[in-house]
Amino acid sequence: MSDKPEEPVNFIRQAINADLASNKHDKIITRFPPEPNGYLHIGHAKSIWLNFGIANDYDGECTLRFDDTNPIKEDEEFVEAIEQDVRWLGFKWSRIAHASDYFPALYKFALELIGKGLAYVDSMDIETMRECRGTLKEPGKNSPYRERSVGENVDLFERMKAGEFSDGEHVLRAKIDMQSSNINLRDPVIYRIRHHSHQRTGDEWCIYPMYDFTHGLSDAIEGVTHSLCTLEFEDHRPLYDWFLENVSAPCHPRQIEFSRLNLNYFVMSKRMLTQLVESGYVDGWDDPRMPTISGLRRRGFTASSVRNFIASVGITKKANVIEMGMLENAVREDLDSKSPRAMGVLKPLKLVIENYPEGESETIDVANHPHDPSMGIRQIKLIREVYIDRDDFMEDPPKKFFRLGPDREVRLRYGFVVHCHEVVKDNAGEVVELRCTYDPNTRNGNQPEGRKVKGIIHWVSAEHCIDATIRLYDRLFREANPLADKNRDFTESLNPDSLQVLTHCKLELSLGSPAPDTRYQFERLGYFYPDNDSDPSNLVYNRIVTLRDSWAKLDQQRKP
RNA sequence: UGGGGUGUAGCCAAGUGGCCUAAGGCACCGGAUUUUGAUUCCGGCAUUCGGAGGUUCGAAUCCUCCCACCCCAGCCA
Repeated sequence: MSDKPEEPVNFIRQAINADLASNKHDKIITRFPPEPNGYLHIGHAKSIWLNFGIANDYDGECTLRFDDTNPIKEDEEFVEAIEQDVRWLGFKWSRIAHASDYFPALYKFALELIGKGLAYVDSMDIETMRECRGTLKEPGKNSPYRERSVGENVDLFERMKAGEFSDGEHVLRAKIDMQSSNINLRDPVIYRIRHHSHQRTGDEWCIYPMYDFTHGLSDAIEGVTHSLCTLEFEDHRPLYDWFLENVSAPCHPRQIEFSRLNLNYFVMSKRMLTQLVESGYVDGWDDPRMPTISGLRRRGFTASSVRNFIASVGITKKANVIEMGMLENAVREDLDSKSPRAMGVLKPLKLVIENYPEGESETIDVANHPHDPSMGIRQIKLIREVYIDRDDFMEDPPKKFFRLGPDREVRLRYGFVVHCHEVVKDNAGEVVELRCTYDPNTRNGNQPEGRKVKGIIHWVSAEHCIDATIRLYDRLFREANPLADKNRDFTESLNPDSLQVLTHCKLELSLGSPAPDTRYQFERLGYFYPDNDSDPSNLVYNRIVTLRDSWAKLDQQRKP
């Protein structure tokens, strides 16, 4: 995985380098620990890139570990999707593990804590416990059950495991400090009763360990050297360390936190993405408008563009919101060199070349890439009737519009210059056809005696083309920060025009049977990729991203 | 004075006391080349590092105070 020759030395790599230099470790082990309760999004890609990338560069190992400690929220569907996404991003795990693999070991650690008088069974109800926790500014109060004897705690805990109690009747808590200014240290719950079968362990357990207890100990069991997580776990670190210090853990991994990835015009919380999917605002987790890995993949993003994007954004502890333009730049940069070019007309407008003989045609050799001859050439046909894009014609063009209009001329890309002398309209006043003449002296790029034709437009032969459906995507949300207004649900700032479906688009023949795993540049329009729904009888292309478009920019500035 | 963090251009981000009158990328603004208004190429874009003091021959980097923003009160992860 070396898209970038030199990896940026972020602060985490600096810490690892120091740990290596001091001989604290001779092998680096990391892990990527998703909870299988949703699909992975581009924020996860940052963590994946970090953890797997480090393991890779340091000749270490990275485990894919499912943090499956809450059977109520988790599902096997997500496990498979996560594995697929990590693989697609181009990373290989050293092994797959599940926190649930460690349930027996974790249970023993809990018993060890109880034995040391460092954990107790609490029998308060949930509300009382909340009241006793105190607030951010006031200390908590000790539970009346806090001083139960070791024997009683062991007995109760074993009976919790044996299923003698119902959900919520008891919990196991670490005995730390109810006065701590760090709320995480106020006797956190480490086991709760949940009579719910687990996707992997079935009904073997009815008590499940909590995240804080499970995570660090799982890291230790796996010999993780550096446990990299996001900023919100920063004040869990004292607890992470406490468990490792108070139990006979095989090693003590170092937790280091970095900031999450945020993209403007998106939401990145699993809860909200789940809501978009479940409420039908989008077409599933892999909807091409979603910031999920599967959505980006379906839309046509390449794995390397996603990796390059993450690399370009960097790893720090600073809260950040990255502009969409960064991601778009990453795909364009990646696709420019690898995408074959082709012509496609999105909104067809018929153009008849009156002085071109009916029944005749010419075949033009066209390079598949302007700068890469190794991509070869193809042949396209030019005849009397062609389709051009409606956007390339204006009846009353503004200054600087280089394209076609009444009594104007333009070059048909790879072909000759045509002059529009008549605009045909239907009864409703809609332009339905353009009557033109062509100049034979302008073939092969010829520009006779100082005649400069600035406009060049794409086209497709009316007889040598295929119909296709094209889906254009725009930002999912109208506002850069859909969560800015706390009084409004984020779904209210959804962009109603985020998906535009165009049918009966006309594509040149070469696009009728797209090469596998190939993104095409439709000249002047953008990069396109066949959608999952596409088949030879019903072609569907997704627009991944437009090309940079300085005309569109000018046009925008002109309008408001 | 609950605790934990973060503050370098519109957005990311290097920088770890002297080569910093602060890299690089995105965005933006020029201009050149171009049968994609694409690509490519050249040039511009922080005398200043949240603010104020201080230490020092010398500070974005050290100290003090202040300010702003983010996270934490699940038997979620």
